[in-house]
Amino acid sequence: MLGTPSRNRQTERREATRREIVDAAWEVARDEGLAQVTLRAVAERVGMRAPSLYSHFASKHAIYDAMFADAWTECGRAGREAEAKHPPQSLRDAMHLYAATFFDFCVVDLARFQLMNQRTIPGFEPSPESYAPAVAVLDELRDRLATFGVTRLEDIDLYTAIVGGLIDAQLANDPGGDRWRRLLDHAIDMYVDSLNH
Amino acid sequence: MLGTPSRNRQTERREATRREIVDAAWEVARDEGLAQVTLRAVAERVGMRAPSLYSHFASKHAIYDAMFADAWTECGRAGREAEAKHPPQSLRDAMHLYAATFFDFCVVDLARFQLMNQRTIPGFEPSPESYAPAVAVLDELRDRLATFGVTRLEDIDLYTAIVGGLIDAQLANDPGGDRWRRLLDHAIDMYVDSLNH
DNA sequence: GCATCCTCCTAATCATGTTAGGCACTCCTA
DNA sequence: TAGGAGTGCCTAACATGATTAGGAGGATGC
Repeated sequence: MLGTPSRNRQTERREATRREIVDAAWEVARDEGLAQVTLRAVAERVGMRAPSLYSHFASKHAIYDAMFADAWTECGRAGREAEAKHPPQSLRDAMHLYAATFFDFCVVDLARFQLMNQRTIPGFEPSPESYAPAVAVLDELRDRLATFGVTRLEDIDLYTAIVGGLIDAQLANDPGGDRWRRLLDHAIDMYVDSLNH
Repeated sequence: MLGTPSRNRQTERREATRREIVDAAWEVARDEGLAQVTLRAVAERVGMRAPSLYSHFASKHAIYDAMFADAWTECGRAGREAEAKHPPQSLRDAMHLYAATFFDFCVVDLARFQLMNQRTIPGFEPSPESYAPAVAVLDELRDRLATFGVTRLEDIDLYTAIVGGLIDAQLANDPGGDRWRRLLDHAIDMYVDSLNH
């Protein structure tokens, strides 16, 4: 029967093991790159053999899926932390804050960024459930910008595309540097100016 | 000895076979996606067995390498064709022209775009020789924009980052559609305005 | 005509994701 | 408290992909 203490203990353990596996996958990704995230490598870190992971995940992509959800959940948290620390007082403030926070969040961990951009992993498509945190982040952003009067979908699309473009350029052309990071503030100012006609 | 007719005939045949292989790889990429570009699949299209490809390329990545060079060479050609057809009369013209040309060039073939963005293929790094056409395209762009007075490196960096961001967003969020394509002209106008202070 | 080289082949190896099947331990219940 | 169900891990094996080893056959050059 569901809801009994032992049942809870069991699902708790099960959940803990899943977390352990996903955390191990994150370690491998950060230490050796996303390409090195192999079932054997992950299993070894948790003291298992590769096939045993199938007791917890239906496939390797299911692990990616959990990582994808992790990344966007963390991203949302980073955004909320940033706005708690420096509550934006104007649209310009807000646009700088969210752009810079997202930029730094992405650039600090290439593997995580690659995961968040599902396109970079051939054949991987996040499940609707795992996609939810990503949608939530975007919804939150829309909500915040709406309080400053920006509600048009295209305005937000262009905003995110610009920030994404700078992140991409940074990682592709100057990883570890800050060449495009230095352009970010200028780009945002330009964009906010254009919104004010 | 080098330079004899027979030697030329030999290297010609050799070159032709290399081309055939790379073309076959392009076919597979376009028809079935980059992930399906396997040595067996490529070899089958040229009537060979997979190991035989090693007589012409040192590795699968070497084939990617040739494709990478192809893509950027074509990209440069597309740019020159576009400017021949509609010679830009102003900075604004030019920025619209190159952005739209590049955007359309990328969006029309996802596999090609993934190749041009080497980051999307785990472990693949283009060789300096294959990188040359990519550098040439950027040099050409710099040269053209310079004739309209834009010479600051950061200005061109931001320009390419914005265009790249829109392409990325288009392919990631609305493949086959034109949602971000419609934002492109507006983005470029905004950017040119910002250059004119 | 004979030696050489070049291209392609088959067979085999290695890495990876995945499936099959079995053993042991836990936990519930009679 | 003994047995039975279910769970979680294991080993063995398989499929597919890149790659290497080694050899056969034909074109090329003397």
